Amino acid sequence: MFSTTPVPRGRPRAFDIDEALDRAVLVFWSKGFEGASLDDLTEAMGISRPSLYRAFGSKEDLFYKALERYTEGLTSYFARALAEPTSGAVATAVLHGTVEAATTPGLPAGCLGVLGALATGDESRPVRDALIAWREEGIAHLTRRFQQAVDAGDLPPSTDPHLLALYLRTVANGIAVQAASGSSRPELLQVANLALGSWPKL
Amino acid sequence: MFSTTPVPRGRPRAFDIDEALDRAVLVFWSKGFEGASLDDLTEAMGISRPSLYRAFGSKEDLFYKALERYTEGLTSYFARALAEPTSGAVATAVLHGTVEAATTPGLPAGCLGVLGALATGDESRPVRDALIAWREEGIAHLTRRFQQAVDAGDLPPSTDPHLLALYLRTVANGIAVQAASGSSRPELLQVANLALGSWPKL
DNA sequence: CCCCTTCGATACCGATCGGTACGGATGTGC
DNA sequence: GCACATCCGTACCGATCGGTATCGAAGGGG
Repeated sequence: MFSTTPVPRGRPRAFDIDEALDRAVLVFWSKGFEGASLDDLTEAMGISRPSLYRAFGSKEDLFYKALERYTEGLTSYFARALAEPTSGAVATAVLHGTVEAATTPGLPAGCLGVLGALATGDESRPVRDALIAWREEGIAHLTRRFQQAVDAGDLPPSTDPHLLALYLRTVANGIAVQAASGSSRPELLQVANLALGSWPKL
Repeated sequence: MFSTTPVPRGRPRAFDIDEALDRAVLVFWSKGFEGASLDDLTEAMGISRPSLYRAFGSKEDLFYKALERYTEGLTSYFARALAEPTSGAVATAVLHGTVEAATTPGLPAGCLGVLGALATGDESRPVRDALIAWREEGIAHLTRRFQQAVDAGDLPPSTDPHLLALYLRTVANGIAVQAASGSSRPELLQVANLALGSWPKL
């Protein structure tokens, strides 16, 4: 295993690439992939257009990298939620985390994974599909976690783990949309708790 | 009260304006406001660009008229749901209607009111805000209906009608997103029924 | 010190965006 | 049948889209 970034050659980059990526996340988050123009992006990132292309490849590549960074950063609550001891605690942590992430002051309302590219023109279809896959992956993680809960006797044997996972993801999607529509954190917390009321009890 | 369309003068329109509007609904529904180009629209509507502008004003005006037609047509289940005798029947009719409308074969998956313009650039902000208002109006209707149910003793006196309305709208939003992601009608019906499981019982 | 590589900035590319000027066609009212 | 109003289609508008050629600047390796 050799180093992946062997030796820096030539003139060093004058901006922090991760910080620029963070700024890009905010732009895509609030305007969506199609709504975010290169002028929007370069202005927010504080770099010129060619710098963006050298560092990130294309607008589409930049979006994928932004989504990756968003996943590892602002939605890391999701990975932590999966580690909760019981299925009920997992569900609660997921929905509460969703509400908090979707209504954090100073950040765009909602969720990049939902708002980024829901309905698009033909050109942006790959981005749309990538977000579908992103959400699908969350469902897959939850499904495995709830199957494990069934196996461990933490959920009734008759439980359909996939249905529970899809249910959670659906409510989370709805919370993201409502947050983007201006619903407040306390309101959405109540909604989340109401949704958790139908969680199967042993 | 005089006629609002007094007498047709000049060369008559060569296309059916409502049929053209129906086609426009489909384009906006599947591609969103920003993703739908004028070429997409004119091709689907079977009319030329100036004909579109003379008949509908602008792309933005066309969207508003398409949304209106969508509301009166494909989401008319909503108005019928409000007329159900009990709050539980209202909730069931709303969510089942949402699932069916969002997964009708031959029509785009999801809901125009959610997919049309969720995150947009600055130019399309009025459209985004109009859809927020559209969803908000649904919440307001539901809130009034559930307040009425509380007054009639159909819901516990401690019930928060607005919370129930927001909850329903949130689940409906989520269903629309999941439908647009490819979830099937049977899957989403199960999700809807699960969501109805936490409905307050007398 | 010089070379080489990568950087940043300006200025530009063709394509597409939403929107419209114009002229010929087609209908009604007089 | 003539005038007028509205339609349709072509061809076009400036602006913006995503993306890039080019060139001087800035750093490390020999």
